[in-house]
Amino acid sequence: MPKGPRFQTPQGMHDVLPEDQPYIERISGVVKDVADFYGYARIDTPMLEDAALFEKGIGVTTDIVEKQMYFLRTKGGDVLAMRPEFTAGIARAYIQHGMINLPQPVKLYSTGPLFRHESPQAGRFRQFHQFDFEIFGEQSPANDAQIIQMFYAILRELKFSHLIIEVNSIGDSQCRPYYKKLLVNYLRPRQYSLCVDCRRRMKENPLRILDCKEEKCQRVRSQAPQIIDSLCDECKNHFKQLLEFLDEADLPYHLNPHLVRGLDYYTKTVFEIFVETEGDQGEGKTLALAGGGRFDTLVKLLGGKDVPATGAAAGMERIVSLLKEKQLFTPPTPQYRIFLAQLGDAAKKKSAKLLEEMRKAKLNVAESVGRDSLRAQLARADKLGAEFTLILGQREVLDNTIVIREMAKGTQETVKLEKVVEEVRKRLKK
RNA sequence: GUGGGCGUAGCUUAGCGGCUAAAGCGUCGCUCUGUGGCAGCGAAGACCGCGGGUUCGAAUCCCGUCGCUCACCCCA
Repeated sequence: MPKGPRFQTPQGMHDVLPEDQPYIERISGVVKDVADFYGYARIDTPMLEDAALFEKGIGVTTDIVEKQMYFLRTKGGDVLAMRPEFTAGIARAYIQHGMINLPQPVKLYSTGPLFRHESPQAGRFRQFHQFDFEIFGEQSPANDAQIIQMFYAILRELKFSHLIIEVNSIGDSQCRPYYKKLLVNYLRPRQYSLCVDCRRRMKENPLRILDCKEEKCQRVRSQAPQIIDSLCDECKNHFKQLLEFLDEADLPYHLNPHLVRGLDYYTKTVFEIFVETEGDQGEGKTLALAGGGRFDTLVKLLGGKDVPATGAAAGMERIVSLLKEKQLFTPPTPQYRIFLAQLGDAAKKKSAKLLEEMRKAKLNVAESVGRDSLRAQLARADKLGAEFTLILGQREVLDNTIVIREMAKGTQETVKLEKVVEEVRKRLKK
């Protein structure tokens, strides 16, 4: 044994232990069902991409790229980055594989690990998992609405209630520059009432000031011009139609004129889905479970054709921890209704073949073949909640029989070994 | 990146300057050599997160560090 501290997971990274797997499987199952229904095909892109892909796609001044990406240099000198989100990689794949030649829209989904180097906190990790849906090739707000509807549906399917959808439009290259000017003009005389970060954002990304959590910034922004009032006709129309779709679908949304999101590539629609949680003192808090929006310029920016797109993602860990906290899902304990116990070398050897027979007959049988004493094996059978234990001992091997013990009653019966599958089936039906 | 709380068996915790670091749960075994649940007995399992300091003596006090956690920031 080497000296020094024992190895453990790096900061912000965690093992998904066996007892947590059912939660992940449950979420993945719902995601797949919804994806299949709405015609989304699965895509898996590499966890490493050219770092420039994210710098260009997400934006160099965003927090994600500025301080949260993991970089690594290959022996050839290329700079790669661990993906901090899905969209840029999927857009890259769309371009690389000529998906523009497929019937549009191209609907894709993905799930997997993402990496952001930031300080861990409740429901936030450095390696975390998301599921992500994207639609390429159509500009219709119906697509934005479908994405929102799907995420809402997935969360509802997972039994979440008190969900709130917040939507906003942040315009496009037509109207946003104009709004930015308006906003900066409003903010400039008030900049000394803003926090340090926001003063920096004035130059780089003034829209971000709108969702700053600092109280003083919130005071300033409350009187600020709102982007919806500055949208060009096209964006205004798009937004209006989106809201009509949401109304028709009975989705509970409300407008949040301050929602802008942390990535540069968004155009027009942005949204987040929140859930209400009870804090320790019973005060209501909301937690973002999913977020996304339209990104009509990203594909072109990454070197493809001018392809509009929209999409969103949600975080698995956060959902898992809420499923537990709100007890919305109870992992099924693995059901072994039958247990095979053996005694003696001959029986132990024979049980391997018998187990394989049971497997082929699709009977779920537990065993403890490493153990010798029948007592220990019955104890295990009991612990596993088996209804029947098959006992194969020296005597039975000689007679070509097997004992079926009904655990609850403690009664047992000897049957012919070749009939065991049939006999077990008969008893399980009752 | 900033600040608060916490690190003792697999888990939950006790011990808070002085015997061999303790208990419950869990694990394994025995009582019961081919019959489970209950009970009794026993065993294994702890570099007391790591490093340094103070002290005759440190799990206990001090400093540093790593990790967890909560809040801020940001977001999923």
